[in-house]
Amino acid sequence: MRYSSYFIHTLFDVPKEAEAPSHILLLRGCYIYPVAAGVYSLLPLGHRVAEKIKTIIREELNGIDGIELTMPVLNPAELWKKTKRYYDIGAELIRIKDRKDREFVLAMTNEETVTDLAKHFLRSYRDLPVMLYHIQTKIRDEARPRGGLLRIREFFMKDAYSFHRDFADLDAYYPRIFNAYLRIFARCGVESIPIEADSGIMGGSGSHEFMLESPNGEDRFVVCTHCDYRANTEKAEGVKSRLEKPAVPPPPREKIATPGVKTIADLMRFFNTDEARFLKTVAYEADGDLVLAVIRGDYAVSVTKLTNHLQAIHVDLASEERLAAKGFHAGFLSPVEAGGVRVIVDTSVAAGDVFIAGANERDAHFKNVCAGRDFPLGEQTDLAEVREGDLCLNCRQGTLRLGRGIELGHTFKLGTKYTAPETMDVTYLDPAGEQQRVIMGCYGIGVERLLASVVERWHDEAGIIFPPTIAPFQLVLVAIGKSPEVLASAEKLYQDLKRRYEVLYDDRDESPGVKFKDADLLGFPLRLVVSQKLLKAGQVELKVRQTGEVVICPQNDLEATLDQLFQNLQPTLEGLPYMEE
RNA sequence: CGGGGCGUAGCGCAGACUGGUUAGCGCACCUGCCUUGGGAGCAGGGGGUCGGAGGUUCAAAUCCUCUCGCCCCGACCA
Repeated sequence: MRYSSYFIHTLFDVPKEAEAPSHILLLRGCYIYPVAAGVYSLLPLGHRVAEKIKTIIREELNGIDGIELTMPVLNPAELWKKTKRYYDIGAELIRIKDRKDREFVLAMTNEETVTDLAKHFLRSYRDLPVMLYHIQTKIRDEARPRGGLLRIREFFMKDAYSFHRDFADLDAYYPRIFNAYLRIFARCGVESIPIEADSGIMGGSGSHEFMLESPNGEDRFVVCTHCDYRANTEKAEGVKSRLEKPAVPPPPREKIATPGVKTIADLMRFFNTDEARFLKTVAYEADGDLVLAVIRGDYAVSVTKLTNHLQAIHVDLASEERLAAKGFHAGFLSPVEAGGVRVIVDTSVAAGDVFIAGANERDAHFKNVCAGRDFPLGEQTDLAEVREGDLCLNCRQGTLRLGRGIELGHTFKLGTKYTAPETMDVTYLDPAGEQQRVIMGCYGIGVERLLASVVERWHDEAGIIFPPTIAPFQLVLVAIGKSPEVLASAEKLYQDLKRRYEVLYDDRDESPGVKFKDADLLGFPLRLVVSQKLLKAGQVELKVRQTGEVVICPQNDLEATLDQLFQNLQPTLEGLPYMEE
């Protein structure tokens, strides 16, 4: 490809809307162009990278017996009503009507359409297992798109679905997709950290997110400093410290006037003691019902954990009006005399622990509230957000380190969420002629997010540093000067090289500085330079973008040198945290 | 959804507080000359409904009201 006739218009200045490095560099490099909030065109360069990522995904999935198909974005609402997702998902799901007033949705994923296929075609145990996947546009009306390609509203997602005779078969298949994911990300040049993920209300035995650790990530996870425990903070659990037990039973609880003292910080000042001495009570509305979550003051309630425990769909902080209607007062809530409201207590609170807690009346708290005595510990579970430095529950030796990351992919043992009788009811006949339920798994990767993640991981002040596996061109050829010899030589090199490599020939009438800056910005793995001076010596120059290494080599050795340099840049697939197959 | 910020040429910005020639600068773009190892130089040139609507005024990029768009932060701890 010749630069002069291709579609590249790099920007010198940083567009002011961009903050994340990948956002800035992809805009400056003419990889993407914004169309609306969270909606982008992939320009020719970006398109090439995305296609390469898709190719890697296809190769790996085909390698584990995945079968590609294409399912539509436009889905009849009927299908989504069957699985209840039509009702359970909020505004993120775009609902539209056709000219005949029939309801449709724009698919965010394709469980409905693929399970419908399974129901229709998979009748016999002989048809199972099977894994179907596609790389298709997904539409999600995100509340807040951000970071360029990091969170967008329309994107390509590879979504894969596997169907199995039973859980054992799903369990047997799962490591294969897990390992394929590790290879996909590694081949794209990024280190992915597989972590245990929250599997939501359907429970199930397994879900993993593959994270790229990055300051621009939106997800938080913990890794143990000692063992291989790694988990999303939505799921992670640390060992909780215990309060010292009082030597003698505490005196009866005592009401203290605490006008305007509402937050734990206020209370700490008022009572001059540390936060673990307080009981924090938070009121939620779970699918319409009021519940109180009770936790020690030095921990925070995880809404995800609470939601899962309640098996609820929507859990939100209770409104002031809702509280007032029940006679509660925000800031003075308490499980003591909670008037029959459902109370869930975190495991940070143990029987006999003594706290300062709300009095369930305005401007008052209780001292000497004793867990188990002044309020029951009946419904108790882990509700706490994990904290940096908590002892690892898995090995009890290491501590948990908090990390921030970008979710590159998600694998999920779905079980029967979509095949159960109350949803799409998918069964097959086993060898004995008995009806058996089909068991599912689903697995997703966002293509654009992966692209942006690679740039987040691989860039410097000068620009992007693409791994050769997904670079839009492997090699950029730069001719310096306009002498006929140089141009003729560059032209010949271009003709030769493009037979073996993807070469961008920068044939523009620009100064060397401009060409070098653009080459660096755009991130081609190797830069090949021809100049008068080099030609006289029968040499060419190669520069490795990633290392800055410069190799002057005789023209005769060019191909061998190129092969060697590319070899060095190949990502390794050794030593990844593979799951035993 | 809540909070903050920003909308003036493709990109980055000035002009606005204190209304008043023909709305300006850098980069990019076009033409010519010149130059070629890290965003060169000279000369000439094209490009703007000042986000939109309404209002105040003799006069609005500038003041007022409404609205649309984009970006960032937050989305819970009583």
